[in-house]
Amino acid sequence: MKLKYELLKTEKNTKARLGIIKTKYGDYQTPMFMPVGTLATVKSLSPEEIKATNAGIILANTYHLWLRPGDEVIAKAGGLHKFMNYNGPILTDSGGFQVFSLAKPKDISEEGVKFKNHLNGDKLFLTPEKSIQIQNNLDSDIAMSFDECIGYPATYDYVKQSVERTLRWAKRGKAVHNNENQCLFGIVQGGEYESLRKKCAEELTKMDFDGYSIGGTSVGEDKKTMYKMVSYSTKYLPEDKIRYLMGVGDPIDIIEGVIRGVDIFDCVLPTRLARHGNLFTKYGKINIRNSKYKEDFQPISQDCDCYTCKHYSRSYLRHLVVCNEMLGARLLSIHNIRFLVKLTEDLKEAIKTDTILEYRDNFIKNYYGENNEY
RNA sequence: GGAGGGAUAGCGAAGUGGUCAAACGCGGCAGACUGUAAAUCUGUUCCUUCGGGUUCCAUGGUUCAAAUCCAUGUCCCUCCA
Repeated sequence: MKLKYELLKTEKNTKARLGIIKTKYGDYQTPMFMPVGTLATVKSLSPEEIKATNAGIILANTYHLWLRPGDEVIAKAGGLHKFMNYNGPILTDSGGFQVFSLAKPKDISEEGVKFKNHLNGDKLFLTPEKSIQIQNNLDSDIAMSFDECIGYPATYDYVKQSVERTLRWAKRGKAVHNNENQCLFGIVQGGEYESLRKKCAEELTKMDFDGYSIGGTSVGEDKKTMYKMVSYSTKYLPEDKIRYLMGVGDPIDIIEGVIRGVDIFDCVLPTRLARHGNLFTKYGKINIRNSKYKEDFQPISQDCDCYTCKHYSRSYLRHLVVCNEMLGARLLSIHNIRFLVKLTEDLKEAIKTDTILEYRDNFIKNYYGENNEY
């Protein structure tokens, strides 16, 4: 069964939306944050631990799973859910982001993208059709169109031809997509240019996807530009479909995204930062390795309800991280994911009470301090 | 008792006349990270009022110049008896 989205409410003062995603695993409210599990694992966490953060959908990656263990293996295992023992919705990215992070301009052609296998140097060729076929084998709940994610800055002319190609790729992918149980999302590109974002969003909408992603953000641009990119995209997307801002997970970016009409987000940030010793708190990010936490026996956050905060002190967590103990990465990941999930839960309440702008201002005051330059 | 080897920054370890305040690793202290080539990467780590000052076991010497050569001493290690 395909998952379904329903818009419940739009906030009075902004474009923020409260919605619900109905799936065979249960119903999930939006706005929502989705943890990233590129290689069919949210690094260091078991499915039970992921669920304990109250996260719903998780991500996996087409490119990475294609290489290892191979989508055929996962198909034989009975699909990604069974393979990784995740009894919840899974979204697969198309490999489009790897076009940005791994491929060079000369590797990108109309037909598809040449990759050098980053593990052994083998030559690989990924096409829109191939990406959809892999995602079909993975049997994720939401598949992404294969797009070209470009960096910033990029010239209007380059972005224009790139958007046109992304649209052709979206069409090709959709043409071969035939998994009744899997949603397929189109991806809005267009860089910082409103006319291109508009064109991309409108053309994708005509193709009638199950949902729409906003891509090409957090690729080097400043926050103001990113927010413009988001606004230029949501403005031209249909109200009755999910909007997904890809790869964005800085707390303030999530809030600003929601205000601009985004429903779901994913990001490696909480888990990567955790592995690097950084933690989200209401009062800003902290680096738990800092010596000032050596004898700090309070939890990361007094008011956090995560497993880590309920049971462990900063001092102990610092000890684990400094000693490079695996449990450290795990406990910190739990906290960071819970922080972002909780943030979206708070945003839902703010939408219900039409107070999201106050919520944002208050959040910024705490997160960056009274005299912040934000 | 005899023969040999060694002592370098918090630790390990290069360097054996000038380009040496001294490679590199670890440890320490900070920073970065946004659809994960990331348990990664970057900076910093004698003192300093940023002009400079004081270092390579100690003391004395050779030299324009010494971590580097010589003498003596101290301590450590290996082998032989």
